[in-house]
Amino acid sequence: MASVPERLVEAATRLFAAKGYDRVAVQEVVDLAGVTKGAMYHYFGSKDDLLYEIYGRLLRMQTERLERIAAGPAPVAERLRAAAVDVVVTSVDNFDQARVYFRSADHLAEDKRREMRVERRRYHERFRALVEEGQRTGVFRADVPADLIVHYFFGSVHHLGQWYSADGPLSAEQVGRHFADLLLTSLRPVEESR
Amino acid sequence: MASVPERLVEAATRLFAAKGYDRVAVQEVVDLAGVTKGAMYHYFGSKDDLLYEIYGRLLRMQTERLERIAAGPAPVAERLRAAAVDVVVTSVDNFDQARVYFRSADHLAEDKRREMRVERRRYHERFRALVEEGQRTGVFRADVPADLIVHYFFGSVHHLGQWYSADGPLSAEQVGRHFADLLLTSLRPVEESR
Amino acid sequence: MASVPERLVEAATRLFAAKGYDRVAVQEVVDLAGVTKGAMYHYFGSKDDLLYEIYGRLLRMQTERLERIAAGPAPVAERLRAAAVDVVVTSVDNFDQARVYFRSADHLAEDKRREMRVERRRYHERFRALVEEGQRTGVFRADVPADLIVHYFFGSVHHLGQWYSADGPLSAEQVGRHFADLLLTSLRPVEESR
Amino acid sequence: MASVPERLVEAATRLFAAKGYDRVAVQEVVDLAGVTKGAMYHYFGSKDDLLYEIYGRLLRMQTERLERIAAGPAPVAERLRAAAVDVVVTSVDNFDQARVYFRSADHLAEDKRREMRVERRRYHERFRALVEEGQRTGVFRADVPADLIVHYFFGSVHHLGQWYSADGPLSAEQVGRHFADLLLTSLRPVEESR
DNA sequence: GATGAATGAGAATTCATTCAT
DNA sequence: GATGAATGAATTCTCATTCAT
Repeated sequence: MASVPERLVEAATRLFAAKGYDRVAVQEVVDLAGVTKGAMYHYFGSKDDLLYEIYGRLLRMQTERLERIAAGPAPVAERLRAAAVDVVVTSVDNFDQARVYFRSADHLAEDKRREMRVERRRYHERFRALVEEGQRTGVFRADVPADLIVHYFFGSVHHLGQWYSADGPLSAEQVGRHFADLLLTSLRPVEESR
Repeated sequence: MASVPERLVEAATRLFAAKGYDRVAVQEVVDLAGVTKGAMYHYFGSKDDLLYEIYGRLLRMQTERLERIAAGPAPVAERLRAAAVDVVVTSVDNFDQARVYFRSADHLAEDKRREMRVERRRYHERFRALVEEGQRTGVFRADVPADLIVHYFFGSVHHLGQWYSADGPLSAEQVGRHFADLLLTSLRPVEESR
Repeated sequence: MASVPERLVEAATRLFAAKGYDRVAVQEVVDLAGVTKGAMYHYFGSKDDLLYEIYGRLLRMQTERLERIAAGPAPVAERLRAAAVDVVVTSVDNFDQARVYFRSADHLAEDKRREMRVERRRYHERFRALVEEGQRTGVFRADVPADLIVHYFFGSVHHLGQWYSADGPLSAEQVGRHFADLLLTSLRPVEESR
Repeated sequence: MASVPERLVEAATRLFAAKGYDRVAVQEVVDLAGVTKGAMYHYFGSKDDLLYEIYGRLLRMQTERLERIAAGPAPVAERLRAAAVDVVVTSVDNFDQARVYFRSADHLAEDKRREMRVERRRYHERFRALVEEGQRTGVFRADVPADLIVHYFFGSVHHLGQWYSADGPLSAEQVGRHFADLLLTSLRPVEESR
């Protein structure tokens, strides 16, 4: 069986995803993990820490992948497409983590929240840089602010948690491709579309 | 001064928007509204009812507007654009209500939740019908499922609550136009884009 | 029956005096008072507040009495004697309160502790002023610092909580007279004692 | 570096003196001592045992010294004076130990508490015997019960923990002399003071 | 209509102690 | 000798809701 902290994070992920951080009692988490409350507080300073852990894992993973993709040699449109597909696929592949991430953004206590915001901003900015690169080089339309485009797209990604189901008709890959396609299409330069 | 129930809804809206339903105590709501707990329970059966009220108001309003727009005489692309702009603008104009709506989706107790889901689905389906009409008539590309397109777009709208600020550089109208533009552009038929 | 907050303060006084603040559970207090925990937190913000209440009552009462005595017309030695007797008698008459006061000095949370220290210091200084008046006027010996004398005497008073019993051979009045006598005697000018 | 049990007693002394027995977690003690909890429970049966150890050391030391002083050849007044100075000086020289002793009197569990009370009583009685000897031989006034005098004086000594500071204007020796002086003066026979 | 005292179930967290290694 | 993971009971405090007035 997995280690105690691992089991705790898994249990917490499942429960937080399903009911939301505030609706989950520590007791439920430890029951599902099959340990006692004392054990949990041995490894995690607080309920908050569990959230932080879940939170951080996915964000770090996606940030790393984004950086690798963004730094690649392909044309910017291809890199943006790959990044868009990737964030959808990894969010769906780690669906519980992602749902916790998407909905419990502001349940962290002040200091950890600040820390997370910094990490999230880095992610946002890396993504925006891709958009801006395309705008600068004339590959993407420049009449829409890059920031707004990033928010626009990540809104769609975050919303996945509210409707996507693995039992539905679409695979993660398919959703990722559609999303990327919609994004890339909407960025096509205006004159080209005459 | 406004009526007691009105003041209560206003106070609840502000607080739920700022801290999330679960983080707001009934005591805080009545304090902000300047009434007592007894008064609140005189008008509302439960804390839940306050959420339901806030929730329902915005949804009903937006549904009505969507139906009026969708039933109009303009070409489908123009109706979709107008609907997209409208949902952004009304969400920003009623920002606290919208934020409550966006984030507290599943905090309602079972029966009211079901009822709300029905209303939301009607909204979703009305919007989807517009997309499908465009796809059927060849105005929009048909290689992306209409359902997915609606989720894609409403993800962006819901996300507004997490980044938009009236103090920022963009007005509600501007954001609405950009969002609508991105949506419409991404729906342009594939062959047209050669 | 007394009011709920009154009953709570009484119960808390008895228990804190007997076992010390840290050894008393809120549950014990409310059980003894015959109310529920909720009721207690309706009237008192915290367990701390109960302590603060007990604390403050005695201190305020003794401060008032000291000020009245000190401001009287009698010769300073008589006023000091009266003050000394009074603090012993009122401490014994309110023995549980006094014991809480004597032993739980530093169990208050920071801000209330500071406030209490200010009040206690005022008491101390008023008492010291009496000693200094006697020293200045040659009634008391001046070769011992007044501050030290006050600490010396109040040490004895505080210690009452550790040994005095109403069932013992001495009444409060008798102890008060003896204490005052020891104090006054020890303050007699040095030359007089040749 | 000192031995593990020694380090533990030192750490506990410092912490118990500063915050009171009940406010110190075993974890804090072992952290400060730089050992683990297991190590502590290897040497001490319980948290209580640490207190007992601290407690006992000072008490035994002061009892021994008192007995040596009391058994000396000097006149009783001089022996009492020496004893009074000594208890002040040794209390200040071992200030943390003394503060633990003064304030944590009744935090020991039942059996150890009883044992300690016996030792403390022996100390008290030895001191009282000195007073009584002086009263019998006419050196001290006899109109105040010897027991009360001992309580009176040890109240002052115990109170040291609440106000004395090595950074203040008075050395331990000076305080000891003043205290002894006040005590001896207050014991001067009544007729002598005419 | 409206009050606010009171309830009671449950929340997160702490902590001395044990025990397999 | 020593570790540190794990326990489990207890603790303070919160809060939506009820109800006599």
